[in-house]
Amino acid sequence: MTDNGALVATSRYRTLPADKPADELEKEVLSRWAEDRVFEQTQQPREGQPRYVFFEGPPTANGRPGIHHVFARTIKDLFCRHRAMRGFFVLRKAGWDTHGLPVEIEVEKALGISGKQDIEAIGVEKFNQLCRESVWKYRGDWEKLSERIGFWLDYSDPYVTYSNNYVESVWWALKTLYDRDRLYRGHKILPYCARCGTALSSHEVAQGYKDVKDPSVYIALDLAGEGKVRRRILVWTTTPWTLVSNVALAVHPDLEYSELTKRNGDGSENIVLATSRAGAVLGEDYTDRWSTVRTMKGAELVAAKYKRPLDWVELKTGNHEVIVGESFVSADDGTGVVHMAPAFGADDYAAAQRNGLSFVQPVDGRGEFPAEMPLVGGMFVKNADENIIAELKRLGVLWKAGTLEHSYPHCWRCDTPLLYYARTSWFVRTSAYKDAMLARNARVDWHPAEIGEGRFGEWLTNNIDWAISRDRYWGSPLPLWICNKNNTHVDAIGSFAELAAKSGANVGEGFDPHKPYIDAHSWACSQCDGTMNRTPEVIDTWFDSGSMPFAQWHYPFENADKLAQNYPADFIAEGVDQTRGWFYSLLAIATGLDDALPKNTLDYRAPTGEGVHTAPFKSVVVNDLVLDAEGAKMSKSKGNVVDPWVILDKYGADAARLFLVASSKVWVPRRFDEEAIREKAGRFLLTFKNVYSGIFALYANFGWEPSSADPAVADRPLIDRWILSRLAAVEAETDAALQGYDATIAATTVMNFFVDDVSNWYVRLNRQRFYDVDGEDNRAAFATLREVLVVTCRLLAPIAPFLTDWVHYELEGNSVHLAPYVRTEGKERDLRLERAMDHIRTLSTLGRAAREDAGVKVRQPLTKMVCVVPGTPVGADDDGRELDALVPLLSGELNVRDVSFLSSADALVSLEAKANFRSLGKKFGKSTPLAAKAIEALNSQALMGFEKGEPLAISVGNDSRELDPEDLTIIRRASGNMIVKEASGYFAAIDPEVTPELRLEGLAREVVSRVQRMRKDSGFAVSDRIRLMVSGTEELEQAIRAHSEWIANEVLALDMTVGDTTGKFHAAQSVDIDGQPASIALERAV
RNA sequence: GGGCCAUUAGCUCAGGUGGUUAGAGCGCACGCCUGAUAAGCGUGAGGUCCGAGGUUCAACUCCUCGAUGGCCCA
Repeated sequence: MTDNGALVATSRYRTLPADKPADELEKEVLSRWAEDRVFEQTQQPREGQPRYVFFEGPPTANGRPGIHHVFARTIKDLFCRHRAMRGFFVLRKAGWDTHGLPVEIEVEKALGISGKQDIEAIGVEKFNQLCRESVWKYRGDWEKLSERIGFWLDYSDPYVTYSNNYVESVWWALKTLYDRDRLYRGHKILPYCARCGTALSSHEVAQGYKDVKDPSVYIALDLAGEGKVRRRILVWTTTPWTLVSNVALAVHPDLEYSELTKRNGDGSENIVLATSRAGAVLGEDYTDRWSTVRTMKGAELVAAKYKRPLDWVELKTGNHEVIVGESFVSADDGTGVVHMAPAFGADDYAAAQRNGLSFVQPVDGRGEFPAEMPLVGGMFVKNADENIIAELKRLGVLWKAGTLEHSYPHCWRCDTPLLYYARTSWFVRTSAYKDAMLARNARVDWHPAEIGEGRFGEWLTNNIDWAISRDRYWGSPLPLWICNKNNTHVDAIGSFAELAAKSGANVGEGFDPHKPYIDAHSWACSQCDGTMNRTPEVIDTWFDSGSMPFAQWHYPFENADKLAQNYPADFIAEGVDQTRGWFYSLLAIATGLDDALPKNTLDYRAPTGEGVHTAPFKSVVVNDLVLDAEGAKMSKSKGNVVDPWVILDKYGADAARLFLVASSKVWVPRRFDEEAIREKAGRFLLTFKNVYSGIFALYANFGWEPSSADPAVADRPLIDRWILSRLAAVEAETDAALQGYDATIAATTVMNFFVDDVSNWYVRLNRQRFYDVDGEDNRAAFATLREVLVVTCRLLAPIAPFLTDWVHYELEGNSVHLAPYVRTEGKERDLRLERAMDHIRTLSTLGRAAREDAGVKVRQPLTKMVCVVPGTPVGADDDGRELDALVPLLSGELNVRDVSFLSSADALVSLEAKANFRSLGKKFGKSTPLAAKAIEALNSQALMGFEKGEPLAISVGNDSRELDPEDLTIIRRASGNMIVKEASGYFAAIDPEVTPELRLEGLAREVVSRVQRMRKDSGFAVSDRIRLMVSGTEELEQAIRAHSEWIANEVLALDMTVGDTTGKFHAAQSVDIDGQPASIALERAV
């Protein structure tokens, strides 16, 4: 404090009480953002500002957002914030995914109904109206959560996939594909959800694999033939219900099959199966019980007739009960004989086509057998397995039955097991342009890269056509009208105007392109006298979301300029579950549309050498799952789902965001528990607050503000220049990390810098420079720390946007989010200074360890410390000057009076050698123990020479041999009185001797420390003057007298009495000063 | 059955393109500091870097095979 009295604190900088809840602080920031319209300011492009294009993957608003959404949204937000601070214009248009099965199922649940019949009963008009409303059920939750976590998104003008404009753009895309022969009608076996009554696309199926137990049934079917021998062929299936529809068996023509007979039988009953499967089916020791009658190629079995297991269905046309040869038959499982039910398997269907087999489909759209069917009539097929197995047993065709656990696809929304089922469906011919998709994908910058190359690339390589039609109600209607006389007459409609022209419909006010209204439009066929009616299907909702790049702008009907400006995306980010979802649909649609979108042909080249990017997104960051604390997937059934609001209320969004981003790479699964948030994020934020509030703000309020009186950087102490140099380094590293989409490196770089360099080194060593505000040195410290804080706020702002903004506002008077991410000035590094400081810090660590060894506490001053820095002989060292200048820090830190350097540690240590018996054994054989003794007797000087490469020999008996380095291990021991510590070539040696003089000084320091604590305990202000009275042992009083001036100055004592304290003060305390009893009293001086 | 990821201290995780003695946080033990104080700091113990082979002067790192867990797909 100044000598002329106490300073008066102002409130130029607001302090942060340690107990101020994060929630409160963040809400304060939120309301300032709202008042100052900070986000809106970033949404206004400035003249000539480059764009950074971000696509928001639309969430479905009819489910509550969870903690994993906080994760994904943090990633989206932080890169957008960084690029905005970097000077780009980042438009952040919100979007909502509003169509599709999820919505319909919500409504079904709300109405207490299930299935298409129920919906038809209620009426599609009403049902779709309810869907339209249901979509917004949790919209408020989403917007509130996004706001609370600081995910900036413009919700004022979102794209909504059910809106007329959006649907019209989707129509345009579909018609464009149709015109290019990339949309076609096919009859295929598709995964089908009987509950939802619709087929699913491959990427929907991909969402729903579950491990289940299914029957594993082997049956033995009679082969037709003359002869007396009954020959039966073994067939395996995990879907007994399809046996009702069995029309054929398939074998592999090249596979070897065996006909076996029972060893203890009479040879009248034989079985046939693939030779390589016999062990698995009959038991590995089957040859004990079965002998081979003959073997044959599958081809020899082809065309043989057999008797099907169940004859409930009449087989009218086509071949049936015949064995066919098919190359898809494998010998990996089953019996090498596959049962064919053409309506219920893709392979079966293809085989039926090739072989002219019968086609029966005795299962309705609800997945139930017809009511009149025996035993299983009206049952859901999967529930009929048991009855069927029982019947097979009764009929004597069951060979053996068990269960098999395997993963089987289920409906990703309603969990019903899917059936493979023959359907007519509309497809996007993606397999026709697979290579183009692969080429575009190769240009995407994936984070992590292996998802793009591996998971996504594999998926593309095995691409099959995208089944996009859905036999449902709430979705974008398929804009295809088909002639009722000839279904090859098709009109594809690409706009509402086109529809009006065809049908005369009013497409203006009140027009709704959804079912059921759209189905009412019809017109005369232009090719015959039929009538064109709309095909009843709606489309896969993934087609909606994949259309967002252009549909969000109602392209091509308007906003061609906006699309050109906002396509393709520079950056998107979603969870790994979107690999086959949105990531795929974006790519599949953009590739299919090709030159119908701007800048989108495969050979498009950006004009200014930006590189070639013809995928709909240039960079994508994929985050993995958020797991619970035990590493288990969060699921409602387990009850381990984390409610984001609980976390936000307790720890705040900054802590949650920091934790999610900093704890490990975002693309590895993340364990989430509160303890980890406290450890990883809470601690750092506390340190940050402490430095700002407890050091900077608290003392700056005594009268420091930035001004021209602050010394220029070049005139500041070395340690200031050091921390500013480190700051510049961190600024560059962090910026580069975010440029490269590595948020984890960015976060940890700043956090480590702030904790290690700023808080634990710079601030700790310079604390006293902040206790006054007027001097050059004080001003330099404040100006330096202020710069460090401002820049740290900016570097961390994308990741932890709240606290950084709060502090930045105090320091700079404006929002950190409108500040530049990197400075244009102050970026100079001083590498020699940084290196020198590294030396000092290493030596400081060693010195502390040495003191620890010596058992002398830091408060006790010592005389001498000797140091060695590796590879840098004193004087020849580049960093020598810096190092010398930093020595006072070291002596202060370690409380030693004199620090000196040596060019080598030779003077500090003596070397000893330990024998390596393994190596010596080879040379000395049985005299090894003697050799070892000789080695251990080697003196230090000889060993030093040996280390430098001089030859060294030992004599054992008459034999003298030169030693190799592997023969011995050299150990260093401190020599003399010094306590020596070494690490990586650094040495710190401390003289532990405490002279009487040093002892007195140490005691004086103890007294100061004690008095300071009493001042504080008594509630005195920092600047209060006191009267002090101390008594104690003779030595103690001697120490106090010897250092009375210094003590008085340190504790602001106006006068000090040493000796008897009894009776003079009431508040005398008995204390222990380094083992000596003492009595101290103090009072405030008026 | 295939693809990808992970496996490093008691726990959670770092460890570009191989290179001295493998790090951090938490926890633990001991200690320090005491006007950032219901904070802070240091020192220490703790590791067959999942296993087995291989390449190399040198492997946590590269290759092969395997184990366990996760995700994705058949």
